[in-house]
Parts: sequence; C-alpha cells; structure tokens
Amino acid sequence: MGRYPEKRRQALEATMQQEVFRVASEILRADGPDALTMDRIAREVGVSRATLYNYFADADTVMSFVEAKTFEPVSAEVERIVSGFAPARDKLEAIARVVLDSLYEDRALVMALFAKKELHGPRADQKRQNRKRFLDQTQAVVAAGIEEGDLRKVPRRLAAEIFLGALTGMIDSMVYAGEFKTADEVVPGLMDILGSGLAARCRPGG
Amino acid sequence: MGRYPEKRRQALEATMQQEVFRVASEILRADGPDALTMDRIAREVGVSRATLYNYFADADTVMSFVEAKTFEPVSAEVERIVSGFAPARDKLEAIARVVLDSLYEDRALVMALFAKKELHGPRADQKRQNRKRFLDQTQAVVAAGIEEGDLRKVPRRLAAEIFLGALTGMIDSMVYAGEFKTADEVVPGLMDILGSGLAARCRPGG
Amino acid sequence: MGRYPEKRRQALEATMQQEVFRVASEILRADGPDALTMDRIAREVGVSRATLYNYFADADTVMSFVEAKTFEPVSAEVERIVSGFAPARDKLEAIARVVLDSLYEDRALVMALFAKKELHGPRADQKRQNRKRFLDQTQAVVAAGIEEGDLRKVPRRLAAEIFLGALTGMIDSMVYAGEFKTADEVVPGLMDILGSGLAARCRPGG
Amino acid sequence: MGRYPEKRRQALEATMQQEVFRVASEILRADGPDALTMDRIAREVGVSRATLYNYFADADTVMSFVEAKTFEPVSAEVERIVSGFAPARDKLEAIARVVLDSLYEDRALVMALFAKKELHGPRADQKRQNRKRFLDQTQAVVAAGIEEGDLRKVPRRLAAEIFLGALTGMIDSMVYAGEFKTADEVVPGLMDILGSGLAARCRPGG
DNA sequence: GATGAATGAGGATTCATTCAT
DNA sequence: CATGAATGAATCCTCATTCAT
Repeated sequence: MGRYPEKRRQALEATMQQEVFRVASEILRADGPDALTMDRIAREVGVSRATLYNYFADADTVMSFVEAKTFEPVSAEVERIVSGFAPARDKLEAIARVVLDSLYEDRALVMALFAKKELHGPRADQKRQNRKRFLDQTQAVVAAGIEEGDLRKVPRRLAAEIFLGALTGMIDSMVYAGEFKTADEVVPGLMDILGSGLAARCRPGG
Repeated sequence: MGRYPEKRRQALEATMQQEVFRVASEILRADGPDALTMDRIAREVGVSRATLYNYFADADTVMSFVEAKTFEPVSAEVERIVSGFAPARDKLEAIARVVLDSLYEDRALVMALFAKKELHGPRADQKRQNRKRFLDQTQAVVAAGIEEGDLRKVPRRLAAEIFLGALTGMIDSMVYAGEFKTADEVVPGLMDILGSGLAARCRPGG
Repeated sequence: MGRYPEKRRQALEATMQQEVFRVASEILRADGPDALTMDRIAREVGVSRATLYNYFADADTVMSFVEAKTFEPVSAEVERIVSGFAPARDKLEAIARVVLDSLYEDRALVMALFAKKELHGPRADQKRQNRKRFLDQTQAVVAAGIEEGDLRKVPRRLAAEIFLGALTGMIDSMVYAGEFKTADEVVPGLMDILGSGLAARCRPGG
Repeated sequence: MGRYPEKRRQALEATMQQEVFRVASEILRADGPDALTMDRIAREVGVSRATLYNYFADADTVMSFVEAKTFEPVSAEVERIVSGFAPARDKLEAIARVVLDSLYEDRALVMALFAKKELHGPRADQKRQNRKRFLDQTQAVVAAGIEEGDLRKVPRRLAAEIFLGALTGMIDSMVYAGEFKTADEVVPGLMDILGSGLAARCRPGG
C-alpha cells in the first residue's frame, strides 16, 4: 500500500530496537552475557519472545546489535580523532581518553561485552571486524606519526596492538579489581609509559 | 583399606586427569569454552558421564582444572624468572617470551581459556586470582627495576597492567587474525616500544 | 497485547492446570509421591516436558499446586463450618465428616499427599502452614466450645492436636490396611470416644 | 575353616550394622530421609559403597534396618507394658509415655522415619506391619480394659487407631512447630481428653 | 505485526548397583 | 571380605526457535 505504512514500520522497528538495546544493556550490566536470553529480553521489554524474532533474526543478532550500538559512538569519536589534524601522540592520547571515558560511564556494560570473546560460532566475525577496525585506525595514526617524525620508527601494526592491548588490559584490571578510575587518572601514566618507554633514560643510540 | 596400594589409585586418577585434560583441551581448541560440556568430555574420553563425577566434583571443577593445568607451567616459569637475578628489563623480556612461547605452542587452547572472562558466577574468583598473581609478579619486577635505576619512576601497578595488557593484546590480535607469530618475532618490537616508548626521541627532561 | 482475548489464555491455562491435576493425581494414587516427576506428568498429559515449565515454575510448584487443589475444597468447607453457628461438638463432628468424606472419595490421592511429610527442603513451609491453619481452625472451635460450656476445660491446642491426630491416624489406618470406611461408619465412634472419653463412667471428680 | 571364622564373620557383621545404624541415624536427624544415600552412609562409616552391599542387600534394606532398630526398644517396652498387670488406662498412659519419651530423646530421628510414609514400593510392607503390630498391641489393651470394666464399650480397633493417631498427631505437631515437649508435659492432657472425653460433663445416659 | 503455546535439544547432577581385583 | 571404578537410568531445568491464530 502507500508509503506511510512503511514509515510506520520503520518507526516501530526503531522503537523496538531502542527498547531491546536499553533492556539488553541492563541485563548485561547486571548479570553478564550468559544472562542475556531471548526470554529475559522479551519479558523486560514487555513483548513476547516470538515478537523479538520479527525484529532480530536470532539471539546472536541481538547480541551483535547491542554490541554494535554500544561501540558505535566510541567508534565514531575515534574516527573523528583519526581524521583530524593533530600530532600522532595527541591523537593517541585522545583515543585513549575516549575509550576510557566511555568505559567509565558504562563500565559494566562494556565489560560484559568484552567478557565474551567469541572466537567460535557465528559472532566471531563481528568481533574480529570490530577489532580490526580499531587496530586499523590506530595503526593509521601511528603510521602518520612516524611519517611526520612525531614517533619513532616502530613496527606499526605491533604498536597498534600494544596500544589496544594496553587499553583493554587496563580495563580488565579495573573490572577485575572492581575499582574504576577516570581517564584523567590513568591516561597521563599510560601515555607517559607508551610515549617515553620504561627505560631509565635515553640510551645513546636510542 | 583396600588391598591395592594407594599408588595404583593415584596412577589411575592421574591417568583419568590426563585424559580429561587432553580431551578438554581438544574441545576447547576446536569449539571454544561453551562446547566444554561434561557429556562431550565423557564421550570423548570414552567413559560414562557419571564416571567423570568420580574424579571431578562438577563441571566448574573440570574447567578450573584444565585452566590451572594449562597455566601452571607458565606460571612456574614466570615465578622462576621473577625470583632470579637479572635487570628488570631482561626479566620483563623473559616473561614476555615465556608467555608468548607457551601461547605459540598451544594457541587455541590458551585463547579458549582467555576467551571466557568470567566476571559472574563461581569461577570468577579463580580468574581474578590468576590475573592478580601475574600482575603482582610483574609489578614486583617493575618495582625492583625502579629501585635499581633500571627503570624510570613510573606508576608500578599501571606499568604492570600495561605490560600484561600489551601481552594479551598481542595474543588477541594473533588469535583474531589467525596469524601466529613466534616470540622471536614480536618480543623485540614489544620490548622496544615498552622499553623506549613511542616518542621520537628523548625529551630534554625525560 | 495479543489479538486473542485474555479469556482464551486463561481458558487454556485452566485446561492445562486441570490436566496436570488430573494426571498428577493419578500418578500419586498409583505410585506415590516419589513417582510424580515432571517427565511422567508431561508424558501422560501428552505434552513435552518443556511445556510444563510454561505453566509451572518448577517441580515443587506442581506438587504444591496439586496439594493445594486437593485440600482447597476441604479447607473451604471446614472454614464454613468453623464460622457457622452450632455447638462445638457438632462442629467438630462436621469437620470430621468433611475430612473423612473427602478422603473417601479420593483416598489414595490424599494419602499420597499426606505421605510426604516434608520437613526439609523448600516445600516444608507450605506443609507447615496447611497444618497450622487446620489446627488453628480446630482450636478456635474448641475454645468457643469451652467458653460456651459445651466442652470441658481442656488444653485447647492439645485438644486440637489430638483431634487432628485422631483423624489422620484413622486415615493412616485405612490406607495402610487398604480397607476404606465411609464417614458414616467411623465418625460416630470417633465422636463418642473423643466426646465422652474412654473412661467407663464419670469419675466423681471428673 | 572351622567355627571361628564364622564367629569372626558375625562379629564383623555386628560391628558394621552398629556403625551403619549410628551413621544413618545421624544423617536422618540432620537432613531427613532423602539424604540417606548409600554413598553418604558409606563415606561416613568409612567404608566403600560396595562394602555396604556385603551387609545389606540394597538401599531399602538399610532404611528398613535403621527403622527396625530405632523402634525395636520402643516396641519391646510397649510389649512389656501390654503383657503386664495393670488397669487398661494405666497401660495406655504408660504406652504414651514410652512413645513420647523415646521421641523426646531422639526427635529428629523418629520424625525422619515417620516422615517417609511409604505406601508404595518394597518397603510399604514393613511400615504396614510396624503399624499393625502397634495397633494390635493397643487394641489388646483396650479389649482387656473393656472386659475388665475399666473402659467403656467402644469399638476396639477404632479406639486403638484414635490412640495411635493422637500420639502421632502430637508428634507431628511438635515436629512441625519445632517445639518439643516432654512426656510429662503432654501425657496428662492426652489421657485426660482420651480418658474422659471432651464433653462438658457426664451425660446422664453416658 | 503480535502472540501464546509448544517443543527439541541439550546440560548438570545424583544414585543405586555391579564387578574385577 | 573390601574396594575402586564404572555406569545406566533418572531427574530437574534452560533456551532458542517455530507456528497457528
């Protein structure tokens, strides 16, 4: 029939997706990824289980959707930083801040998503891609930094991996310890170490 | 009080544990932690489900056992390094080598175990403690390094977290990418970056 | 929010509950409380095990439901008697009749439910409360009877306990013996003994 | 292979039976009849499960043994009372005292055994017989009492059933309420009610 | 589109019992 | 006789998913 029903459909779909995201986030925060069942989502959204299947192909799709929607703003912000004009190290620091800030605001959710590293099964690909994208962005910053003389000549991919690893490592630490620190508290130290290294002082041939 | 010596019992128990470890490892490697069910282990070991319960209290215990047995040699080696006599940076490098070497030998298994960061549920504590132990060991090395003048005055815990994060980050990278590199291939770069920092050159006041 | 009215849902739910009650009763009658498993109920109702869980939270809930549904009419009738106007001894007799009549109609079922005195586990409380309620009701009758001069001054709770005990004792007897008698056959004797005592005649100081 | 080994066998058997009785009693007391598994008995006795099968045919036999051994002294005492010389009402009172005393000393155990009225399955017969024996004994006392003019002419079996029912009813009450009273506290009231009835006073034609 | 209902396919755990040594 | 080991048979429960209405 006309255009309107289509509009209406989209509106409904958007509403449902928002609701699912909201509810799923809460569940993840509260009880971790294993608690995120279709039944519980449906119940807390206030629809029937079957209805969810009108909006999401299967349970994995819901999980992927929540994950994508969670990281989307972070990802966008990182993208903005990457394509901006600034010295490489400032960019890296900005990225670290964005990641840690978003974590600080919604620790439990981010961690629940991090907690389920799926290497097998249908969702592994999404994880892989998310990761790859972030690494590519970071690597681009490193590459530019090297070219501009702002960074030393280090293996680019490796540097990106270490940078991402350091970030997730700190997140892990906070989550496991249960003590969350703001970006302001940890970024300076992080950038100091990654920026200047652990060595006592410059080695002559450094 | 049986006629058969304790030895025999222990031998059998050891055999079963070995078998379970072998089979569980394979399952983890092949299909990830969610595939590690009592039923499947029993089937692949070639005993009945009930028999497993004569050796392991419950499913969690099996998982913990496999995890402990996997990390035990690495942990022992790290402990040896930590308590040895060497400059801090050499120790850190040695630790990185041990971790990455063990990974290289059994990538999929280690990753399957890493993949299930359990923040909720009964096994969360074990994970927490494993992590804490490693961090404590690393931190001790860093602290000693600072005292001996081998390392700059950096926040110790933070440095340990970054170090562990960088290691797991690289492991993640390899696993997600499916391309495994030997310790020889990555440790020099890692130590270069963590050791000397990313900065182009020594800042005057560095 | 479905198109089909709440009525329909309730009807189906009622049907299922009726079916479960019918089947569960049969099982209890035939093979006792330990035979009342979710699997068997499902099989005999003709649905899958999982379906039962759409109607009952767990196995205990089914057992409680059957128990409640069995005793509910008896309980209501007793309540009616208790709150009516009649001499205490008539009330007690009426209660005895109701209990024994309901037993006569469904001996085995009642006994199967009686047979499982759960003092441990989650259902103990329900049993406790059922029992307490009946005792309270009986005690109220006794108390009123004493006040009105219809009964001697006997310890009230104790009298209620003896009354209930005598009833269940007779039920036990019939069930164990396999010979069921109607209320008409036993109530007169029961009331005679409890009413007038066993003593040959009034003792002077009685 | 003369007589001695036989003696030795019997000694062993007696020891084992004592141990099983002791341990099983404790388990019943602590956690109820469903907790009385062969495994737990064996573990707490300190032998292997299989060994139990050298002394008891199966799990039911153990349960029956424990039950028999528990009630045996009570039963003997009742027998002694029944066959003694005393007015019927004194005998009934004595029986009530014995039953309630034994209960008071070992409430939890007796109740655990009472709690599992098995009407189905292989052990039903034992229960039936235990019950029948007690009823027969009580009935004999009642019959003698009537003959001797100590008791009114009441239906004998019925009177026995009411007597037993009243006893078990009081026991149930105490167990469910968790408040145990000594025989001294309840027997007078019990005998008063059963002896003199609940009626306010002697009816003329009583 | 929405839903209630139904279900197949697991998955953990328990327990009585048997048997070779 | 004692036993460690092994096991078949239950039992409870969960969850993603489908389908008629």
